[in-house]
Amino acid sequence: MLETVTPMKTEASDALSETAQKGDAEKRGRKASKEVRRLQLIEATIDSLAKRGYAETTMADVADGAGLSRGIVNFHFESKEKLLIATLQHMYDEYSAHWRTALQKAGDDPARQLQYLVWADFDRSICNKRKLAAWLAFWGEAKSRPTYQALSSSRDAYYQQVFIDLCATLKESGGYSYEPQVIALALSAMLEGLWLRLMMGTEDTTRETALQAANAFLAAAFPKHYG
Amino acid sequence: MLETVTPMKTEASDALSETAQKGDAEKRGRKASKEVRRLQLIEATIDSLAKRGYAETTMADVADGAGLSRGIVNFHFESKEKLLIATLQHMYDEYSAHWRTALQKAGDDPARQLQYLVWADFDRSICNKRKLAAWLAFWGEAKSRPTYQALSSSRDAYYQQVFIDLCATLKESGGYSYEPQVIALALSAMLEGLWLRLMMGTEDTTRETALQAANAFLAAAFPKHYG
DNA sequence: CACCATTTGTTGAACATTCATTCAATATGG
DNA sequence: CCATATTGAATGAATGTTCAACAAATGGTG
Repeated sequence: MLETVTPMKTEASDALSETAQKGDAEKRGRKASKEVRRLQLIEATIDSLAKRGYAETTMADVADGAGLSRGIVNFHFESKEKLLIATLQHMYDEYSAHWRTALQKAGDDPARQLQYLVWADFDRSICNKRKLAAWLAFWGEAKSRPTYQALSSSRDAYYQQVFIDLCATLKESGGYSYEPQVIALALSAMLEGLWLRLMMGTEDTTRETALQAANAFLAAAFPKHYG
Repeated sequence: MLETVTPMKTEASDALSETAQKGDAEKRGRKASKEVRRLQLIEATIDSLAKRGYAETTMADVADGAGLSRGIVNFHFESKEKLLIATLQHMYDEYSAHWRTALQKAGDDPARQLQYLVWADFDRSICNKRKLAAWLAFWGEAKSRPTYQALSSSRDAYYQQVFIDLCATLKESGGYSYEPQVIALALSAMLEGLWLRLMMGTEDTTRETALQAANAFLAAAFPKHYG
């Protein structure tokens, strides 16, 4: 049921596998390329955000999580704020690339494209406890931090426009009566709301039930296409 | 279009109007009843959460916002954590009372009850920038703080059950084909997702457009009742 | 009513802790 | 040997909490 839309792996998990991890204490102090270290620290930041939340995430915790020393983060990122921005940017890029790939794989049929976009949202590589928790941590701080705002809603204006265009196309071919913008807003809001439930760890919501709910919406809104 | 379902006012805003505010510097040092002070400090906490976010909310900022001295919060709440829990509890109680009142005012017709619940979610007294921002601030920390978890999803298990029951009733009378739990999850997730959009301050989403989207969902899912 | 004692509320400075940042010393790889 | 990466202790700023002193209300008593 939950087919993987794209086999994308996070580059960082690859990077981690060739560098120091908790077990390899003897590798501490080894030099690694700048990009590898940065990814390693970004992954450790996501870990910390997921485990402790935004407010409790400290530089020391990130460094410990990466198995490196205290001063290292400032060397690679200058400041805590820049580390967090880089982390957010990393997650944004990953999400962005993921749905674009999914859209491409769907081919030319608009109904299929919309279905693939919905599936992409619940793909394991994107939609897992660790990353959802990190997203939520950023969302909580986004409104009061101008720097975060542009990046913090993973679904940006362009993504929204794609949804609107797809809804408009389906409306024509199916003879539905609603405004494309309105139904697109309802749909994308529901996807975010389902994410929110998954993040909060409410018992009654799992990736499977969330996907069911999303499909129920599609069937209700576009009965000719998903009936 | 946006009719006020309930004329409820926050007790705290009443309380504030009879106690010291920024202008009345001469009233500083005056004693006030315990309950009034607590509400005053809780309101100042919501202000701070909305303005600065969770991580940047400090005891000093709360005290300044209330026009009182630094040590006062510990006197009334013992610790910062207890102040935040009391604030969350206050918001939870307010939300809870609000939707229950709305449900009561709807009368016996299930379609009307569901419509009133949806309206209640976008009522100004609940759904305004200040309070939404405070909710989001708590959500961001909820997963990593067990104490927050029970209170942080304003829509609790009972609320969800009411939705499911209403969907089940509508299904029978309208001859729809989906599972009530699934469509109820889709609906409540969409409401939360719309809140999220409003919180984030995305330009294309206002209280009016959010309500339109919610109504579009109702019309799509229950055409016999809201067509 | 006036007076004083007691309780209760409030203040702001002092304290202890946590944490981001800096940097001189050291290690590593080329 | 040089450039670069890494370490970890030192530093200073921010902040939650404590508390002794003070002020205001309360209530009892003559």
